[in-house]
Amino acid sequence: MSRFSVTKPPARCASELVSPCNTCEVRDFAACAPLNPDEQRRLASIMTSVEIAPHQPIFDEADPAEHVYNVTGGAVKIYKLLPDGRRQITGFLLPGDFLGLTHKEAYAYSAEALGPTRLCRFPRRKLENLLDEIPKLEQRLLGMASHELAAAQDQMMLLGRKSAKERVVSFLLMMSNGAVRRGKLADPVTLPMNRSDIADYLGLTIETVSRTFTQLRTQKLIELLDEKQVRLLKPEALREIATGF
Amino acid sequence: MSRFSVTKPPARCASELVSPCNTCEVRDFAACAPLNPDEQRRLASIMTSVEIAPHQPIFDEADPAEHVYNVTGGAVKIYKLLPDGRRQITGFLLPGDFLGLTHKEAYAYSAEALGPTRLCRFPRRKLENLLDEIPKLEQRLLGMASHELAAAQDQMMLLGRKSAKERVVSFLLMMSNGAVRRGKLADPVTLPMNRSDIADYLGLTIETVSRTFTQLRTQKLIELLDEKQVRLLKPEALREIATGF
DNA sequence: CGGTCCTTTGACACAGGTCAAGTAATGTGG
DNA sequence: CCACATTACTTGACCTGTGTCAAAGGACCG
Repeated sequence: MSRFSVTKPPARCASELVSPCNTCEVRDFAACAPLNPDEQRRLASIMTSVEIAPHQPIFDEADPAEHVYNVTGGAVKIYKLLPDGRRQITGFLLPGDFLGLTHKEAYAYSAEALGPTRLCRFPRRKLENLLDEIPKLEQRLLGMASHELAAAQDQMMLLGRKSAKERVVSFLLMMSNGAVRRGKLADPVTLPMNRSDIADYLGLTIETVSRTFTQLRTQKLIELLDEKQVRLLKPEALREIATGF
Repeated sequence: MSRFSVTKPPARCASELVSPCNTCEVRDFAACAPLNPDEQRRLASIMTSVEIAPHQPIFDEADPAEHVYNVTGGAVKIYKLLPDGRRQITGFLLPGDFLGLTHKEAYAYSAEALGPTRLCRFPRRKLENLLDEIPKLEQRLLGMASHELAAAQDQMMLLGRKSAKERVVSFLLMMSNGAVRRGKLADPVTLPMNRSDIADYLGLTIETVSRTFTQLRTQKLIELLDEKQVRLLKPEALREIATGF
């Protein structure tokens, strides 16, 4: 049985590859070469829109990497597991982000929908063929990959050298910046994931994440509208904490 | 004054871009399309060979990103700093590896030679022009970037979820695997970096790294031939420790 | 309205950090 | 060739930030 419902032809499958959204930083690079109508058509002809229910897996680490996806709605978490169950979430993906890009035969990580999620799905082989024909696509993917690489290095700094408080604050600012890049408000940050996901993303435990939220609230640095909505009361102070001043 | 000595035309500047070495995993992908003689010539015409003395900086985070480099000899560390001096080394680069790839105006990290090092240097603008003309180059870079991204995710798992012992063992195996990929012996692992660099790579302190080496030696899992040469006595047991069994 | 899941809070433990001292290897000037 | 820095590494004693374990709300739901 299939994990998710498929609609084809795509209703409004606005893949990042077809038309980069100009509010996102990544796209500033990609903007160098938007696709012409014919290229758009060819790309659209191989893609499928996919709807995924909350908490459903999209693929698992070590599954054969047959598709590449582009998030077009909702949110996705990607993570790796150790044999004993320890988990590290390596990224939260929002509309515009890609997943499943690899040059191995298998995926390097597992992916799961956080809430109701919409994806554009590309058969990998067909996409690779198209890459040969439309070099601009490759440019765009390289731009995205190099952007992700920079983000990964920031995350290594966070995981290797920052305190719990610095991690949580960095995370909140990261989510806030992400919202802004997607044309939303910076201030009441919406967290589509639960504490356990935040903990596994920051290399902490749920208890430490919870205690740190409480501590930040007590210090009047943030306000918890509810569990998933955070108001950033002193952005400047928060920025200093996050960067380790 | 220049930080490093330059020789041009390149004596034997065997850039990975020109001819991928077939012993390296990354190249398995890149092997899809080797450059033809004309393409090789054009690429060679923009590259310069550079020699760097031990512990000399190659570039600093936030410097304008004017060049892209390919390590051809020696070893390089790349790292990020927090304002208070905390450091996270995000990678050790060996022959075949790239550094300086970015789509921002500035480098995202600092780079420094570990020992005597040789690099191929490409002016970024010229390389970007060449990318438009030779799509195969872009393919190769994308392959490398996606390989690095997978490695970055492994490192996040290590930094976020592994114990000190697991980190050190993972590191030793990583260095051993790297040696094998470059056609060297798996067993006496050579560590071109000092304890402080290892600590900053693993998100630990020098003391913890040192104690962990001692502990592994006491348990007869490794033997320290000298400070920089480690013999892996029980590869199987070490592999289990690294993967968290 | 009882059950389940998520979050918060408290008490305590411990892995790894900090501080300090000792040792070994290497270089340097006399 | 030897005093003597200097630097890198190791080891010990102690401390602390974060993890562990346990319990108590709350929110949601059948």
